[in-house]
Amino acid sequence: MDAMESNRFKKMISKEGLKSTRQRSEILDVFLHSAGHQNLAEIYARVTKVNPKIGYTTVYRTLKLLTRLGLAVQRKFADGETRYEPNPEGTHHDHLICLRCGKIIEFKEEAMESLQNKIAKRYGFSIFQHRMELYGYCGSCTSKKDLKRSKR
Amino acid sequence: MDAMESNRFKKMISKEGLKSTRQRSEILDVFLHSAGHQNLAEIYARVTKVNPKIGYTTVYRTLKLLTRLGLAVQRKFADGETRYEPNPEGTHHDHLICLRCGKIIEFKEEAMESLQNKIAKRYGFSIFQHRMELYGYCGSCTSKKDLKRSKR
DNA sequence: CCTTAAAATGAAATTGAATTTCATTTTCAA
DNA sequence: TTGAAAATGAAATTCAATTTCATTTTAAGG
Ligand SMILES: [Mn+2]
Ligand SMILES: [Mn+2]
Ligand SMILES: [Zn+2]
Ligand SMILES: [Zn+2]
Repeated sequence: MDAMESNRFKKMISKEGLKSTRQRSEILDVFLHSAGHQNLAEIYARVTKVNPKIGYTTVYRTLKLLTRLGLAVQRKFADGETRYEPNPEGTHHDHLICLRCGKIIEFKEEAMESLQNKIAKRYGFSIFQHRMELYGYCGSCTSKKDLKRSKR
Repeated sequence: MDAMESNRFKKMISKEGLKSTRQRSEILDVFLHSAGHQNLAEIYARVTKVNPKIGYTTVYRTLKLLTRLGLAVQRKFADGETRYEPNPEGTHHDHLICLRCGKIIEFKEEAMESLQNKIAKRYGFSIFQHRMELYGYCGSCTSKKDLKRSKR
């Protein structure tokens, strides 16, 4: 699942007249092998373990580049942090986010997408993208919350 | 529609041991009479016309207070700007946002809400809030875009 | 294998919105 | 009227995001 993305990257790179560098491939490699939804500091920390010489600025610029090329998606959930996640071609998903433990669950619901299109049509909009995030407590945090209350 | 909110504010204020001040009521008044989705600088500019002595910090703190009390909602759409809008009790709506002219349309779709609950239930989540924003071109921007293309 | 122009890198500086600090003023309950 | 708590406003601080700039690296052409 990595080779495919690396090829995608190489193609985009040459198409745009950019250059292949050791830093870029190291950053891409780390990024693709990490769990999604990480912020720059976290990605930088992981990159640094592979190559301590890489600058924070380069990681910043590379993630921005990956986002522009469609290989990464930038997410800003309600906590205001900027996170990144890999974006395999032709995929899309939305998120369920636990406000207690931070757990993030990804889901894909076709009915949701078609309902969105229906709404957009009603108002004459042509939709290119959307944001759909559900915030609450995950299953285990819901039980814990109940426990706390029952103690009173 | 203002008197109701002003009363709500006064009740909350006394309930929390806070104090009524001229600044707060002026800011609330301006806020409730403006179109929604304004950023702090815009709200501050309007407040300043009513009372040029009010400080930016006080406007900042008051909007934060209104948000905490549930009289305002803070919104951060994809452009990253922080905006505020009045939040009449017991209401809720989602947004359609034009990426060309910035137009914002509000909508309320019961089917969307129940679908969200269905998804949450599937994953064992208890949902308190959500974010649902649709981005694209509004009707008139879609036509303009078509015009541009047809000229080529 | 050279040359060299364009692109990339990394440390440091800058930016700007959000937030905090602190001296002063205002509110309001007693 | 008085005093403690809260609010105000100007200025300072914070901090992630972004830019600057001197230096290094890439890659295409010769
Ligand atoms: Mn995700
Ligand atoms: Mn709205
Ligand atoms: Zn949880
Ligand atoms: Zn438009």
